This record gives sequence, structure tokens and C-alpha cells, in this order.
Amino acid sequence: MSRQVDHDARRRHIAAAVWRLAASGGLEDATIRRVAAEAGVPARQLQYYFGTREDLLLGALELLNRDGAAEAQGRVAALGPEATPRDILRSVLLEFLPLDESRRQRHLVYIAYFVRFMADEAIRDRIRDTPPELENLIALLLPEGRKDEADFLLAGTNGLQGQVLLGQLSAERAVELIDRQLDRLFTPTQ
Amino acid sequence: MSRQVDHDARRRHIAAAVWRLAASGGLEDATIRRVAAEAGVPARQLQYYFGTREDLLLGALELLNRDGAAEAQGRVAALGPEATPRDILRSVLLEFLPLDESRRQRHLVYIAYFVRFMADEAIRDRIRDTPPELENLIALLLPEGRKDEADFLLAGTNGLQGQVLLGQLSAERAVELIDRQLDRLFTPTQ
DNA sequence: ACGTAAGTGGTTCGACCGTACCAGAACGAG
DNA sequence: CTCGTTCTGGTACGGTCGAACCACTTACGT
Repeated sequence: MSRQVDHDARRRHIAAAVWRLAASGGLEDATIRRVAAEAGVPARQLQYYFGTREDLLLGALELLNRDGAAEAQGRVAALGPEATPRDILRSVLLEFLPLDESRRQRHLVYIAYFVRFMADEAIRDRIRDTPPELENLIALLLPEGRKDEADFLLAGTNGLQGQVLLGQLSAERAVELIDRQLDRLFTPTQ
Repeated sequence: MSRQVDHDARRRHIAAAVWRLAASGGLEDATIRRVAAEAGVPARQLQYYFGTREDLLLGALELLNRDGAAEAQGRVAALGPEATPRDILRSVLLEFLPLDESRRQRHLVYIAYFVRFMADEAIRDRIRDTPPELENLIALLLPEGRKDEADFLLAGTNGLQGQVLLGQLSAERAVELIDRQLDRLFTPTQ
């Protein structure tokens, strides 16, 4: 019934253009015409594959989430079966730092969406989706499951993300700070 | 030479309209016409007092920074002369949490500017200005001046800010988490 | 073979954008 | 008083926006 075009690939190609524009100039730069030019396709195609501009922005965010989750799971899985809880936890936390261009761009795009859709319930839920389960996972990985430390550890990582993006902090220093916290938390209490 | 109009008050009145719009819908909602309507003044007045839209956004950010610094200093000063280092540190950290509508709006506006002006050197420096000295202040207030803990404490507070804004975390819980960290850091090490 | 649905490209429309422009009103200086 | 500066309000212009529209091609089901 369908032509031989790969719809998912097409949508992803367009979404990637949205990401680039949103990361460099905010959501307001992601107009239909500009996205089309960035992707190198006629503007009409965005209408066909996404509908309105609102749908386009939502769809691009959806794909970004999916990509991010897959990338993160891949990196954690790459640790191998004999990884310690500390190794896994470290890997999970580092996922929030802009350690490569992919993660850097993803975090910038999230920030671009942040304010715009704070009022929009649908999007707020979509952004909020992950963390609650994430905090529990972190607490599980910590010795003695200290919930307070787990929550603050996640918050600290998120804060480091912002500082690295702003150039206030080097990525190396952020990783070092996380490692120092892990040192402390995985050291048997007195 | 000048009329009896208070230019600063006028600029502040307009800037406040920019903040409200930027906080609720992002920078793209802060168009000249919309800001004028929100402030209840003719659009022409924004041109007169700020110039171009770019100047308007920059000016509004400038005023926001000034207000924020004054508010923060006031709250710290209100602690009185017999405040302990821990009291002062707690007050400084809490300044970053959206504990009232004023701080909540200010943080939202910062986020709205974040991506848009990441590429713009002038603005990036203006946002980046405060923290370096702030980290040193925090380290000074900590017993034994532990730089790593000071940096992570600030990062954690920034992270909590984002989570509270997103509704992932209650303000009370955020304050509690900070207090737990302060408990730990102000407890003599074994 | 042919019809039908999927997909494409280009254009058009009304709305809003930022900013320049133009009188004229209000007030202090001479 | 009156001249000139400061300040105000309204409007006009060129441009871009999102979205609707229409003519067209393509390839599959039958």
C-alpha cells in the first residue's frame, strides 16, 4: 500500500533539522520554512509528515526522547555483565552531562522546549516522565539505598549539566565532581 | 532639560511586561506589540525607551539581574549580624530555588534567554558573571573550605531549581534536601 | 491496463512581525 | 511669549510567518 519511501527516516531527517535550529537559536528559529531549508526538503513535506508547526515541534521532541533513551541504554549495556553498581550509576549520571555533541545538543534542545511548554500539560508530562523512576533506580544502586543522597546526586548532576553548557565548568571538572561524590557515597560509613 | 516623567520607572514597567511574557511563553512571545499590550502602553514607547527588540530583551535582562541581586542581598542582610556561616550559606543557596513567585519568574526568564543567547558572547558573559565568585564564597562558608563539596552543593541547588520548576519536586522537599547536605557538611568529620 | 490512493511541489492568503516615519502635544529655557 | 527639545501616538512598509489549496506524478492493488 505504501510507496518505497521510509517514513520514519524522513521524519527523523526533518526532526534532526528541528534539533539543530532549536539548539542554536531556540524554538523561535524552528519555523516551518527554516526547518525545511535546513533539512533540504520542500516546506510542504513538513506539513505532510507532521501537520501543523505545533505537531512538528512535538514530534521532534518525541523522537529526541526516543533517541536519547536508546543511546543511554546502549552505553549502560556496553558496560558488560560484570559492572559494579557504582559503574552503572556513574554511567547513568554521566548520561546527563554534555560529554559529546549528541548529548550537548539534546540538552540544549530540552532547554529550548522548557519554558515554551511549561504551560502545556501534555509536554510537561512528557518531560517529567523519566525522572521519578530514575531516582528510584539511583537509590537502588546506592549502598543502603539512601534516598536523600540519591535525589541530591541527581539534582547535582543536572546542575552540572547547566554549568557545563554555559561554559562555567569544564566537562572534566564535572566528571571529577561526580566521582568525588561517588567516592564518598561508596565509602563505608564510619 | 527633562520632563517630569520617571524614565527608570517606565523602563522597569516595560521590562516587567517582558518578564511576564517570557516566563509564560518563552522569548518568542515577547514581541514588541505583545509587550506593549501587556504593559498597557503604545508600542511606540518601547522603541523610544529601548530601541530595537534586541535592545529591549537585553535591557529587560539587565534589569532582571539588578533586581535579583538586590533582592538576594536584602534577604541575606536580613539574617542579622549574629548569623552563623551555615545560616548565610543556607540563605544564599535558597536564593536559587523558586520559593516565591518573584524567584520563580526570574528563573523561568533566565531559562527563556538561555538557548537564544548561548551563541551571543555579550549575553553569555552576563549570565556567567556571578557564579565564579559565588563558588568561592560558598567554599569560604564551608568548614575547612572544601572546594569540591562547595561546587557540587551549588550544582545540586541549581539542579533542584529545575526540578521544582518542572513540578517534579516540591519546594519543601528541595529545601529539605539542601538541609540534609548542610547537616552532613557541618558535621565534624570522623 | 487502469484506477485509486499516496505522496509531492509550488503558490497563495491573511495575519503578524520589527522598524521607519510623520505630525503634533507637552513642557522648560530664553 | 515663543522657540525648541522631549516625548507621544498612529500609521505605513517590506518581509516572514503558518497553513490551506491545487495540480501533478508515482506506484501499487486489482
